Amino acid sequence: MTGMTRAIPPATVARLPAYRQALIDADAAGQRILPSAELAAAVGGNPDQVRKDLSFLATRGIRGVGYEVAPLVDELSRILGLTEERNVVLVGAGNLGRALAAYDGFTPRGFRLVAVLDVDAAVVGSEVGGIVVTHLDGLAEVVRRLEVAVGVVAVPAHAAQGVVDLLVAAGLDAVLNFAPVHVRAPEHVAVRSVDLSTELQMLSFHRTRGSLV
Amino acid sequence: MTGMTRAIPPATVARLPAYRQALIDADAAGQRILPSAELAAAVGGNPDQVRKDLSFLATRGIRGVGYEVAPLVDELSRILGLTEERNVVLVGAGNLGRALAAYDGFTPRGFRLVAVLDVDAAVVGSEVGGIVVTHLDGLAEVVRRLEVAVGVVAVPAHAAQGVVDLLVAAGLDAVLNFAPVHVRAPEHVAVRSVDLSTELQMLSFHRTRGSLV
DNA sequence: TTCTGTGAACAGATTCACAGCA
DNA sequence: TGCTGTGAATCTGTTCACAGAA
Repeated sequence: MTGMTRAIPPATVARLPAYRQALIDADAAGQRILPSAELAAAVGGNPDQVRKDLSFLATRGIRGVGYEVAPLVDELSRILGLTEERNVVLVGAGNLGRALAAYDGFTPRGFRLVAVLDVDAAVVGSEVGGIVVTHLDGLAEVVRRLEVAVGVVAVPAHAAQGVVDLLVAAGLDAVLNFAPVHVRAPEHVAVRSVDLSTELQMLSFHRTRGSLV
Repeated sequence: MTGMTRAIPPATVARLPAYRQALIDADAAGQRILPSAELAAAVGGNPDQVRKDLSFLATRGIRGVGYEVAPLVDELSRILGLTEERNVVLVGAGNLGRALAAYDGFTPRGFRLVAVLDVDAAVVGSEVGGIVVTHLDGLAEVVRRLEVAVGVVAVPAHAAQGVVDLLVAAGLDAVLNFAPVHVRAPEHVAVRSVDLSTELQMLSFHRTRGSLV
């Protein structure tokens, strides 16, 4: 029963993972039905927005009651491509890369780190997060053999574009970039960047507001 | 010469760190003047948007030529509160916390990690990134003594809200949260969240687009 | 009665188009 | 002539308001 869904706006997509997690938490707490107000409270939004967002999905709520948790989680999982594990390859085994590999923030929700690559002979061969670091030269082969879906870039800024180019050449169409530079990629490749420094600077801006010397 | 600046829209603020970095890079490459088209290329935006964004600042470009790099970097630094070092405290010395401490993504641009705290007796006393981990109990004192400006939360999801409450109680008004949950804070406190899992799920969504089974 | 679903109103962000200065 | 600066137009996202099902 896959109802017709309108195209989902980006702003809504960005909130779907949070809804899904909140619903999973509610389910674990024994809640089988959740009204939009409670879902909103869990993710820090407002009920109007939750209902508008969910109106883009096929699953309908029950008027006067709320949303059935289980089917909604199912649909969100399907939409977000989490019905089966997705393999992730990490390039860069420096401080940040090793951290990401050790951090189990990938694992819990459908993503599995299957390879870590680097160019530095000093780290190739070492183990990190239970995975032996291999040389970047083997990227294309690794991506093909392990059916990798997402590439994570944790190399210095000056090396990031080159790595993205390699990932794209290897056939990947989803890249998560932690290097603090803008990286270019073809139209069909989805790139998201996470930059700690930018986040800190936005927080820092908050303090100066209204008191620009 | 602090010209009057209109209130800067959030969407613009989010791009200012990237402009600043691109300008610093250009300066290092010997560029003293940069037209909006080049700045746009560097950050992956378009020239119209760059000009609109910069129109909220006091620094004006030179028609027919471009923007003078040095004064623009200065103004951006001032607006983003980067004219002096800002001290950062990190709570959580698990995998992610240790990673963030070791990673020198803080340091390069005006932020200095000055303390790492945790509640786990197993890690308190150990050293990470050149800093000895102390017990969370000492938070308020550390924040006061070291004049901390920003708190970074790298604890498990279930502990995140409690830590944020402690940071707020200690007087901080800027929090960067890496735990994959929404955290509440009073109006005057700026909170930004970075969630790896959400980023991966948004990338994963990209693949399913158009082919919702 | 309660809470969903959604058009309508509103607000914010981006893009366009062009006037104006170096 | 080239590029900035900025209103106007457009597009996107959020909030409002209320009709309608359980």
